[in-house]
Amino acid sequence: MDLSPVAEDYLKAIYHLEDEYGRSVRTTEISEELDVTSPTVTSMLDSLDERGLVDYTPYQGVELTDRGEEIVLQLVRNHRLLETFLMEYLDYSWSTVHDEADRLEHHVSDEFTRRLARFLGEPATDPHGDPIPDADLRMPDESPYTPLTEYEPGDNVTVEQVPHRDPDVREYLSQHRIGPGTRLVVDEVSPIDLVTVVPSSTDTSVALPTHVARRIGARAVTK
Amino acid sequence: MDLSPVAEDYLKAIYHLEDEYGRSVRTTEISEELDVTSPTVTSMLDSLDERGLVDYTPYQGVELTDRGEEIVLQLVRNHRLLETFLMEYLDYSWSTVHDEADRLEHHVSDEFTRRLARFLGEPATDPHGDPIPDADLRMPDESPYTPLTEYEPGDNVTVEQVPHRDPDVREYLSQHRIGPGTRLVVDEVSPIDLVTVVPSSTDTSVALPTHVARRIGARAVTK
DNA sequence: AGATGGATTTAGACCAGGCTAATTATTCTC
DNA sequence: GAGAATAATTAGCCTGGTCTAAATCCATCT
Repeated sequence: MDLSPVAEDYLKAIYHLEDEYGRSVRTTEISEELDVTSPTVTSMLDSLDERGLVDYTPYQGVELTDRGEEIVLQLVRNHRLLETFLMEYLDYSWSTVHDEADRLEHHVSDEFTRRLARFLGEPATDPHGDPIPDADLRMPDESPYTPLTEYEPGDNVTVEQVPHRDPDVREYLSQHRIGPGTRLVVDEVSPIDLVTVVPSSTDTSVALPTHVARRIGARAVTK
Repeated sequence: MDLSPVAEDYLKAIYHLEDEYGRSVRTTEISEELDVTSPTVTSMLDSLDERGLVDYTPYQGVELTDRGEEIVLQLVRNHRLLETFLMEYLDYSWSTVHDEADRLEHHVSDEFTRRLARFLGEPATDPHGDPIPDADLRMPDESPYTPLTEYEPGDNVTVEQVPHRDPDVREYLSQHRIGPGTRLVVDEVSPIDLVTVVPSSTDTSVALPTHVARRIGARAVTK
C-alpha cells in the first residue's frame, strides 16, 4: 500500500476522532480537524473506501477498517519514537517536538523505525506519557496515570501525561509551566467544567477547562 | 521559498550534473537522472526559472542561480548529516544509508539539522568521506583524498571516499568489499579506462572503470 | 548549402488534492 | 408530518507533476 502523506493524515484524523467521540466520524469533523472543505473530505473518503482503508457510508459517517488502523498505528509508532529521540537527544522541548515528528512520521521507513526503537531501548511510552505501539503494532495497555479530573482539592500530584496535539492547548499549558514532570496541587474541581491547579514552581493558580484537565494524566505524590 | 520535494530533486540533479560535466545541463541529462520524460523536465525548468532558482535558456541548457544553489547546499547538508547519524547511531551500512537520507533530507527543518549537527559534534565530513557544508552553507575545502586514478601499480592505500549515489556503482563496490576504510593495493592503471585493485581483505582483483576509480578517494598507507 | 536525425519544446490529456457554487439528504422543530 | 435548517454530496474548475504524440529547432554531413 503506497499512501500519500495527505491520505495518511486523513486516516490519522479519523482515528483520533473515533477515539475522541467513540463513534463513527462525520465529514465536517474531519474537515475541521484537517482544515479543508467538506467536498474535499467527501472525495478523499471515496478514495480511501475504494482502497479498503475505511468503511464509508455516504451521509452516515466513516470508520477505519483493520487495514486502515494498522497504517495509523505504524504512524503513531513512528511519531512517538521520533518525539522520544527529538527530546532525549536533540533537546527539543515537549511543546515544540510535535510538528517536527508530524512531518517526519510520514517519511521514515519501517527499517528506520525498527532501528531507532532499538537505539532508544525499545521504550513503551514517549516523553508525553503516551504509549508507543510495539513492533507488531500492539498498543500497550491503558496508561497507568489518573486524569486530573479524578483528584480532590488539596491533592498533590506529578503530571505524567499532557495533551499536545492541539496547538492552542499546548501553548496554554506550556505558557503556564504545566508539562511532563510538573508538580502541582489541585485547587478546585468545579461542576461548571473547570479545574484549577497550582503548579509548585509558580504558586499561581491556573484554570483548566474539563476537556483539557481530563487529558492530563497525573500520579499522586506520596509524601 | 516553499518548494516541493520534487522541485528540490530537480535542483539537486542540476547541481550534480553541473558538477560532473562542468558546464550547463541539458534537458535529456536531467530526464535520465530523474527517470522522467523530457517534456516533464521542460515544464519544470520553466517553473524553476520563473521562481528564480535556475537560469534556463530554451534549447540551450540550464544552470543554477545562487538562490538555487543555496537550496541544494542546505539539502546536501541535511543529507550528509542524516547519513552520519544513520551510520553512527542506527548502524546502517554505507551502501544502504543513501535512500533513507534521500527521502528525509526534504522533510527535516533547519532547526532539526542545526540540532542534529550539534549532537553529532559538528562533523566536517560524512562517513563516505564527503564534505558537509557548514551552518552558513559554505562547503569545506576540497577533500584531502587522492583519486585512485592518481596512484601507481603497487601502491598500498586506504579508501576514504566512495561514490554512492548511483545504485549500480554502490552495489558493485559493496559486492566487492570496497568501502570507506578498505585497504587495497593498486594493481594496474590501464590506458583503456580501467583500474584494477586488490582489496587486502579478499586478495581478489577487482576491475574498476576510470569514471568510478576517479571518484574513489584514498590515502597512501605509510608503512 | 540543404537535408536529415536527434534533441527539445508544444499541445493536449490525466490524476491527486484542493476550491466554490449548487443540489440533495437528513434532522430538527413546531 | 411538513417546512426549515443543517449537513453532505455533486458539479465543475484549478494547480502541480506526470505522460504521449506532434511539431520544431539545431547541428552535422555530405
